[in-house]
Amino acid sequence: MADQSPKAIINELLVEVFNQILSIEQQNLRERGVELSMNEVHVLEAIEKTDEPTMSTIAKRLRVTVGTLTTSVNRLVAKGYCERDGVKGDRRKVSVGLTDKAREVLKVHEQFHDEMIDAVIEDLHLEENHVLIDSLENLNSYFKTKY
Amino acid sequence: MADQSPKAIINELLVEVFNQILSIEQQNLRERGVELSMNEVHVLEAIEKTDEPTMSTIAKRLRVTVGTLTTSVNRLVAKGYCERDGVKGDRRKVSVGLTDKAREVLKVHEQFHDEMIDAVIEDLHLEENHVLIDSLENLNSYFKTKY
DNA sequence: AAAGAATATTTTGATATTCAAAACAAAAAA
DNA sequence: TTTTTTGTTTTGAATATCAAAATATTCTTT
Repeated sequence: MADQSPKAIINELLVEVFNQILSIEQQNLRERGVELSMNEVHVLEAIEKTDEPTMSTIAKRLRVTVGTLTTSVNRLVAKGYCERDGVKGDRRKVSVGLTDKAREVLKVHEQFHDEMIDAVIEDLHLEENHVLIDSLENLNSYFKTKY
Repeated sequence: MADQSPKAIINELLVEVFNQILSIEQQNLRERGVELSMNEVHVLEAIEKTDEPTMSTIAKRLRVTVGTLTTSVNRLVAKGYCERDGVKGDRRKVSVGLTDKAREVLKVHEQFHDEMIDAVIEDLHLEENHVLIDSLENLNSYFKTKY
């Protein structure tokens, strides 16, 4: 490959990493005995991280329609990873919670992320971390403002 | 949220960016009049970037089974984005090529990537790019060696 | 050369993922 | 008390995915 600008290098690396990461995360879960798809794990993560986890708020976080989320949650409930509960004060709303089984899966997945981040910041000097953080924040706020 | 380590911040930003980017790319394509899914675009990209684009080599790059790729290519052929061709010298193999229509879509998508990378680089001094590049390379080689 | 093994692809059958639009239920507004 | 809005589920349809079976072709072995 010919002489490349930093921009072209960054683009290529981003694309490559992106295209790999989902299937690698999936593979990692399999190896650790988790029988869920990455998609299902992402739903669990979203439930965990959403403040008042109703169908609407979770779907918004995941950027899917509520109907899509319904089918995911149906399956996760059937498999014993989620529970539905009415929200008192508004009987239209449905609150979704995690079971202990789900929390264990998330712990396993988090460990993978830990190792991944260690790999990312490997060889970087501590004072350079802020540069990486700034880069990621730029990327993040670019999306936030633009979409 | 409480006091966070650089590691925790990097993790959170990475996750957030990752979870956003696919749906944002999808949205961007829609806005620009492309009626393909991101998945279909990724297949086109893989075809473009694979040296000898037969079903096997493309599937390997995409990390899907060849059967899966068959259905994707069937649809892309039906929609006029791909063409199948025999490989001379080995009649088992099938070469997949892009049509002009596909190349236009890829150009549109590439433009989005360009803007995205510009946004990342924005505010960073040029000499600091190596930090982002090094980080991405670390991540990349972590996956390469580990999987 | 004929038989058997290996390789490349497609087909089949099943499950998961997704959306838009319709149906329902409850709350809020008029 | 109607009407409208909000929150969720259901329905119907397209995509995405895999494993295993079926085909076709090439390579290997005898």
